This record gives sequence, C-alpha cells and structure tokens, in this order.
Amino acid sequence: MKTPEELVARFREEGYKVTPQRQLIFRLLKGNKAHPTAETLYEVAAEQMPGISLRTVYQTLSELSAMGEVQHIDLGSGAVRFDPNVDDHHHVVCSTCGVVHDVYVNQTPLQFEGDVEGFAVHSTRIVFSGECAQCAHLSA
Amino acid sequence: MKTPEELVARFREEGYKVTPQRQLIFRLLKGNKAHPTAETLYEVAAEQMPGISLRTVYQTLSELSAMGEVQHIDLGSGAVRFDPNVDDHHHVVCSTCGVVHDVYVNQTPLQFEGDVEGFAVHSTRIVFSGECAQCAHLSA
DNA sequence: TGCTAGTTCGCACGACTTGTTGATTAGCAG
DNA sequence: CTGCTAATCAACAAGTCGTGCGAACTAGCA
Repeated sequence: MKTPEELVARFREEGYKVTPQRQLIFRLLKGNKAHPTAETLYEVAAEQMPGISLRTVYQTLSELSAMGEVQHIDLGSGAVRFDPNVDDHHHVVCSTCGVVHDVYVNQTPLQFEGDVEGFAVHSTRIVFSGECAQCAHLSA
Repeated sequence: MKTPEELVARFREEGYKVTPQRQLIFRLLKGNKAHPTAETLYEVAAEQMPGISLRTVYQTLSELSAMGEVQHIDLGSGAVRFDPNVDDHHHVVCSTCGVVHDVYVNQTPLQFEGDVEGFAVHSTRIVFSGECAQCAHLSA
C-alpha cells in the first residue's frame, strides 16, 4: 500500500475528496499487519474519531480495494479481512486463535495436473492452516 | 467419498439413521465433479424428491463434511461448495464463468518464509484463478 | 406393532455486507 | 470566498448464506 500521503494525492487525482475519515483509515492501515476486518478497523477508528460510521469504513475499504491499494482476503472465517501488503504473498492462519500472518512462497509459479486444458492462470492463492506457536504452547 | 452403499453402512455404524433424504444426497454426490453448493444440490434433489428441505441438505452435508466424506471448499465467491473428492488436491476457478476443477500439485509440501516461527502447518489450500478455455474462446 | 431417539421441515434469526434516502457537512475548483 | 458537488451520517431495509429452534415425523429395534 502507498503511504497515507501518496494515497491522498492519488485520491485527489482520481477526483475523490480527501476527507478526515479517509485519511484516518489510511493511517490505520499503514503498516498494519493485523489483517483487520472492516468491523475491527471501525472500532479502532471510532476511538480516534467518535461518530465515524461503519458504513464509511466499508466504503473506503472498497475504494482502496478497487484501486489495488489493499488486498481483500477471504479465509472463509466469517468476515473478509484487509491486507495493506499487496506484494505477491500468501497467508498462514491459526485454526485456534485465528491469527493471520503473511508469508512468501518462492516455488511459484506452481505446476499442476488435472483436466484443465487451456486454463490461463492469473493468480494463485495459498493458505496454510495449522496451529501457531502461541496456541501450541498454551495447549501443551 | 465412499459409495452410497458404504455411506449407508457407515451412518448405521455411527448411530445415524439412514433416511431417504440422506440416501438421495449420497447418490447425488457420488462422482459429482460439479463442486455444487448446498443450494444447487438442493435444487437437483428437489426434482427427485419434492418436499425435501434445504435445511436437510445443509444438515446432511455438514455431517458428511464432519465425517471427512466430502471436502467443504470456500472460494470466497459467496456460497461454500462441496467436493466428494477428498484426495489431497487443489482447485482452479474460472473468474468468468465460475467453474471449478480439481487439480493435483506435486511440489507439496510447500516451503515458505515469514515471521511465523514455530507454526505447525496442518493443511494447505491452493486456489488458481484465471480464465478457462471455454471463456477464453468465447471472449476472443 | 409400538416405542423412542434421531430426523426432517419450515420459520426465523444471526452475521456480514451493501443499498437507499434525506439531511447535513465539507472538500476543493474557480 | 463562494458555490457546486461529493461525502458523511443515521436509520433502516435488503440480500446472501448458514444455523437455531420447536413441532411433527419416522427409521430402527424390541
């Protein structure tokens, strides 16, 4: 994701207005490795800007996603999560606590076999599930 | 997935009753490569058994999933899909028409890098997205 | 045949996300 | 600075996907 300053510039270029709400969300996402949902981002935003609406958070996240500034990841665990890291990366998910981390897989592009003649792959998503060190420690 | 007959036996063993509804769903899943959703499976089922409820289809699919007889795959495209193929395989998805095919990846287990010391991987899911031959042909 | 625990069914609800409407606010171009 | 227009907010509705619940039913067994 671009820096908040660069996003401000980009929004202006594209004719979007730069509102305090949007700027707040830019800052909250900057370097955010927590893979927050719209809801959790809203909660943090509401602390700094009481009165901001959940609707606005959803709206801004959709815009950022459409612009390719955040990745929107669906792990099938209810809500969609947002990731300001838009590198070519993948995710590990702890089945116990739900924490998500970014990881890099360097064997790509992967080869596969199957009845899919002529299929043109545009993107590959890999999700590793298991138990994180924290949870393994607690359950031991 | 086991054959419908084997599933009947297994259900009885585990104390589940073998109802006509369940047997119908067993047959509809057998060899099914369409990766149906609960909804689409329900529609087909309802043709052969008017009156069957969507609730029952969901119920039976959950049971089969819990037993490990079907795989339950979430592609982030709305509804969860069910796959009677429970081999260690992965999926390709056409972004245009939504068709899903099974594929086999033989470079597994995959190595990854990241800030995830001590993470124990239990399973890996890979989804290839792109355009199938059909759609590529139509759009050309 | 008759009992009983497990099933089915349909409705309603819950979670997540988006749409709408209408009033208010405020960005930003001129 | 001013005015146009987009953005926000609040409140609510809607839509999708899945599940909880209670009443009625039935498979399987004595």
